Amino acid sequence: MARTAGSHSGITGPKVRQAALELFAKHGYAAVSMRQIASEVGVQAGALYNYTPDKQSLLFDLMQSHMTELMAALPDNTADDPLQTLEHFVRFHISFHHDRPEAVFIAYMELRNLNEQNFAMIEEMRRAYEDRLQGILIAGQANGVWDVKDAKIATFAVIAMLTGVNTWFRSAGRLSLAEVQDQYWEMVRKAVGAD
Amino acid sequence: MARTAGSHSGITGPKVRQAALELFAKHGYAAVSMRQIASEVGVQAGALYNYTPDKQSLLFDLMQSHMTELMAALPDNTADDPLQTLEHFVRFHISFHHDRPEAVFIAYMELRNLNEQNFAMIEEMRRAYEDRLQGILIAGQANGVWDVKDAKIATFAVIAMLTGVNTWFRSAGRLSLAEVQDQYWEMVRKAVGAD
DNA sequence: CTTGGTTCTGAACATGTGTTCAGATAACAG
DNA sequence: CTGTTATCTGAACACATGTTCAGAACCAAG
Repeated sequence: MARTAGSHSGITGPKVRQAALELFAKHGYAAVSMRQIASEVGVQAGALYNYTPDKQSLLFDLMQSHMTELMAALPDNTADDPLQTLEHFVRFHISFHHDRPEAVFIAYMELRNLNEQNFAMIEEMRRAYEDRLQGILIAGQANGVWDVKDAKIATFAVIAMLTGVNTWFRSAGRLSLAEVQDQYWEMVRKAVGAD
Repeated sequence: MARTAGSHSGITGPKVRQAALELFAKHGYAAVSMRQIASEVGVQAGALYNYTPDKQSLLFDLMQSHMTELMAALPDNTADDPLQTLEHFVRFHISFHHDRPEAVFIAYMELRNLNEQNFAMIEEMRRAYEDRLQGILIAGQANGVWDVKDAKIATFAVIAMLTGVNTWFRSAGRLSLAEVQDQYWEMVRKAVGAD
């Protein structure tokens, strides 16, 4: 029968994804060749095509996995207190993105390298994520917990602000991640006008 | 003597920069070839080398021009009222970036395609810009106009928030740029804790 | 018209690109 | 051991890459 236990695909497959993740994040999708990825894995370029139909799919898979994980990890907006729900969102966003800087970087920088179909799918997932925050902001507005003039704008503003943490925060720096979370939460809370 | 009036360089030169700006912004530096730029200009690839020593310099020149313009256009922090100075900064940042989306996009996305030297120079200019905002935040803190726990974090947060406008704002949309400026200013003012 | 400088073409160079595939290699099942 | 299948190599394909450069084309000055 078929060979199963000695198969390398369970090892090489993830290695390919990991190498692509790191190289795409560091140099950009267009600047990375299949041969560079293969070299990082320790294999010839042709072998990569056992794990991806083409380079474009490799990029798309990385992005899709990231967005799927993001949605799965995002807690439901079940807390009855909007203020607490918003706080959870802020802290979640910061820590989730902090844990996977390469995937975040790729998801934001390589959108233009997706073909039309793939772009639409990723964009849809991003919209769904933003909608979750927007829903929180609308709920708190309805309950009079805070005062946001335009939920859509506030959504963009908060997400941009939070995602920006990844561009400068380093664990070895002056502040701990918890301190950063505290300060961003304070700024968001004030920005939406919650006491 | 030399030919002067009939020279094309005064026309072709800017066209090269403009074509590079648009193409780099749309597809990314690594994904754009010198032949594509030349084709956009209406010239053969070899002719580009009358206007740039190489592709890398073309990218660097675009970024450097952008950052120089940014610093030159930024008003001095001369107003004695920190609140008003901050408001000017917020409105300035939004409108300046709105006017040149391609250059902004390139300045943020193509940093990793600069060589070490060029990267250091652009990074230095970016730091100088951020320092201006940080100076405002520190001044207002000293005067008791607002309450920011950490000026550096607040600087990053505000800049990320403001720059984010470019990712979603369209002139043809629901809101005017002035309305967007108003709302962002309100959010920033609240976020720093100014009444 | 001749002269001299500017600007551009068109071809060439060496190397790199994504992708395919026949055949080698390895590892397990019986 | 043999047979079967998964995995990988190494070469090849057709084409794209940044850059160089001899010579053509052009245009103004004298």
